[in-house]
Amino acid sequence: MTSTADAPRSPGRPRSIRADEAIIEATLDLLAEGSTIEALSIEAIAARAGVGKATIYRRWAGKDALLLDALRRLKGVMAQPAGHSVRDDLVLLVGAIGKNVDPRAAKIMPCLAPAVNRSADQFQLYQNIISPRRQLMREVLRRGIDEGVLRADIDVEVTMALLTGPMLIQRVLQWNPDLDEQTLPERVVDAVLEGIRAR
Amino acid sequence: MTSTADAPRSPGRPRSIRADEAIIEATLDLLAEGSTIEALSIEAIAARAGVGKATIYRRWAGKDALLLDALRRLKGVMAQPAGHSVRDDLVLLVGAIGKNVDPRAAKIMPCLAPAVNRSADQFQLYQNIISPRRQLMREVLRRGIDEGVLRADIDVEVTMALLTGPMLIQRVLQWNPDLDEQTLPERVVDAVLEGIRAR
DNA sequence: ACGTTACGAGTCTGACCCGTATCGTATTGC
DNA sequence: GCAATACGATACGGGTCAGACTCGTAACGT
Repeated sequence: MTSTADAPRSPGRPRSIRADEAIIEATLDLLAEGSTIEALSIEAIAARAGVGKATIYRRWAGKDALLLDALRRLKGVMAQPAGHSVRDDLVLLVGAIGKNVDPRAAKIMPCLAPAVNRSADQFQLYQNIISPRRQLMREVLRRGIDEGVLRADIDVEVTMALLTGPMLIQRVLQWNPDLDEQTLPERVVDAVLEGIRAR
Repeated sequence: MTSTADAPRSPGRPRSIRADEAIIEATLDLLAEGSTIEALSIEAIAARAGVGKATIYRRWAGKDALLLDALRRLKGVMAQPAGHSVRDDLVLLVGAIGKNVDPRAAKIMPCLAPAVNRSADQFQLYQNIISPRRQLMREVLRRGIDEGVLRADIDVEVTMALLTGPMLIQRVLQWNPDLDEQTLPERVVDAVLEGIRAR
């Protein structure tokens, strides 16, 4: 359990940290440029990273392991709601869906859709990325209920899907080309807040 | 413009309709079984269809053309709202999202997500499939407005995204594993109808 | 009967890729 | 200096696939 202390200090030349970084970056770059997950080849990654193939195989067992690591780095930083207005916080969170500090994330996400349904590992990875974001939105909704801004009887989980879904299908699937992505977060939040039934 | 009348009646053995059908079916089957679009090979399709490779190349220029044709057949029949209750019609339409007469459609759809963003053709194909469904939902919403069940000032396009998004991310991305897909349509429609703001 | 075209099956060339191994070189601890 | 391990580069055998081609056969019009 004391994994840090022992430091077996292996002899010989140590692994190059630059190579580590270059390999991960090359992987993400190629994905962002439009390569699909399985069209991605170790050889292409090695060439792009300026690295020998052996250097990759020395670190990862195969493409899957490398991808898992590479996507893990992509998580980035989550948006932080200000905590003043529930509406504004929701607009912020909805606007942050599919966005990331790393601009490559938006391009890569659609590629993950098929993988999520095929590999349990990748499904888990996907859930690991989004579940803290869901939690963040959940807390804002709970706060809204506590403050009396939102009704107490709403289904929080369904509400999150309501807020997230439209943004996600627009960003990932370009579901409706006529829908303006820029103003969508605001319009979605307000529509969910008010409902559509006549009263 | 009279494309049906001329009938040049080419000599020789006519193209086998059974082969046409078998090739399309094999393509859809392989996709539904989990093959991704680019992992799909002409050779595999030919083998599965019990057809020579040449028979495929005689009909389509390549994999892309074949795929376009195959996915076109997948459209299937749209759900038909009963027209009595706006709420029930919406529940029906939302429940039909990602469903199809062809059960393979649900498995195939996630694979299209990456393709939609890469090929203009596939994007167009995707839009051709979903835009009539959007139109159907739009008409139900307009009817609701006319009947006074829905407010007249709602944004119809955003409302459609609100209804469609949650169902689509759940079916395609398994966005939230804790969300029950069975009851989701009802819960989504009711949440959108009522809104979540306290009043 | 005969020319024409399609058929399933198979072959062939040229890509591309995986994963391993082997170069000569570089960087570490001892 | 020396063993150990890393590095980039490259070569290798084994595999899959695209497309074009070749068979012998089958189905059509005349």
